Amino acid sequence: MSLKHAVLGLLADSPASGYDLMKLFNASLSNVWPATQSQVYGELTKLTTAGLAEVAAHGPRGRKEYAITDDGLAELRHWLVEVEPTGHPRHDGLLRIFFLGLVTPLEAQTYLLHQAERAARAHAELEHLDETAQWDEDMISVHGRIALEYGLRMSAFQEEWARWAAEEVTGAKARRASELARRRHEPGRPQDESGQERAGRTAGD
Amino acid sequence: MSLKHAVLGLLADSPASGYDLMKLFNASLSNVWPATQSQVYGELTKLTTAGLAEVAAHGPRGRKEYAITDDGLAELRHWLVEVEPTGHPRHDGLLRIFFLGLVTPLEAQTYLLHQAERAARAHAELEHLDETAQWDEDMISVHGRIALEYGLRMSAFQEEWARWAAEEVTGAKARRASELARRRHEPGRPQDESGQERAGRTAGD
DNA sequence: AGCATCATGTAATTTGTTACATGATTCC
DNA sequence: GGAATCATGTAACAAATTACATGATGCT
Repeated sequence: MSLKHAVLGLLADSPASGYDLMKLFNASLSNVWPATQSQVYGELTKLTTAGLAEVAAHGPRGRKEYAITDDGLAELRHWLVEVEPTGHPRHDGLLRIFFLGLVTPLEAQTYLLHQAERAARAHAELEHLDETAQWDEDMISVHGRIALEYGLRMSAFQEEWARWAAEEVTGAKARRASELARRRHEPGRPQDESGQERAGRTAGD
Repeated sequence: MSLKHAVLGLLADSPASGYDLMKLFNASLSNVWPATQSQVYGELTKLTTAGLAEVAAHGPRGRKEYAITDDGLAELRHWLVEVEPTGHPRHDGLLRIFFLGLVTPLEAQTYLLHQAERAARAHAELEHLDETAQWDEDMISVHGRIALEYGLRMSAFQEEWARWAAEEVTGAKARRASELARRRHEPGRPQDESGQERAGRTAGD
């Protein structure tokens, strides 16, 4: 449903051809709303039929430059602040977590640490993007920077969580707790030994 | 592609009918991988044809109880740790951010604070779930708890970010900075010292 | 007898992915 | 003249959503 709004949003910034839009999608929206060429061209036709966009000019090689109409702008503004964003989209990374009991704790840990590194790499890339991009004053730059901050915080949070989860699945946390208890000559909590994962939370913090 | 693995994962935990699976989807996976009834029944047929699941027993009212096969388990384990999770899925909430310049700063701020409250509510609900759910020792409980921790951290982060963004779009941060500068009888720098909102959208409005 | 629940399916539509197909213009 | 780039489309397929359709069984 929102490819429509992505296209309208880009057209609101400035008129563009399908070809231009593809470049914009790849340059600024690829992390947030990827789109393929065939989708974009199809959507432009639909928007035109619906009266939300129009062909404002014809150029060389059959170029059609589209512009947003008043109706299109109204629809976009409506969607922007009045339509509730969809909640949590499908998340196959998190789906895997539910089933991690099917592999060995070591494999699970390896997987999670790998994901932590992935998040760290993503974070570094975003930082690089933040430093190198020209943040000028047009709408998409100003607000794109806010979206980028989301990405930065998100990847940092994901890395932290994945490292925490890696400890959880191996029971490392629980083991550290009982290790500590042993050194102090205090009895470790008996449940912890068998059901480490369960106790992890209680013991650690 | 991962509905398949969601179904296999649930079957790996215990044999179930399509009807049972729907309950499991709604109870434990709804936040992570929602599925509709027609999807589940269709998928079960496909999995059976592919030899990844089988009808292990027939019950009353035409009930077919499915079980995962060895091939299914192998496929699931493979997917679990060897297939890279898809990166960032489409995110219409974030897409909106790019276009927030099309509404007034006040509307943008209202929207963002509304989203912050939504995240806070989601967080509270997850906390409630955490407290009330029985976290027993079966795989899905143990690892479901880890997934829930993701949700808790995620919603906290989203709330913080939305509040931060709400300040950004109104230029409140920049205003506070120049206010501060004025009180100190120092000339207010037109740009904020963090450099985050770069000109344009700063104190002006 | 009647109602809630258990139980399975199909059909129509929308959205997204991948691949194919073609042609015009500019620049060197 | 040839290559890069500009430019637009279609077709086949996969996945997800919504709505419809039907019937069996257990319980009170």
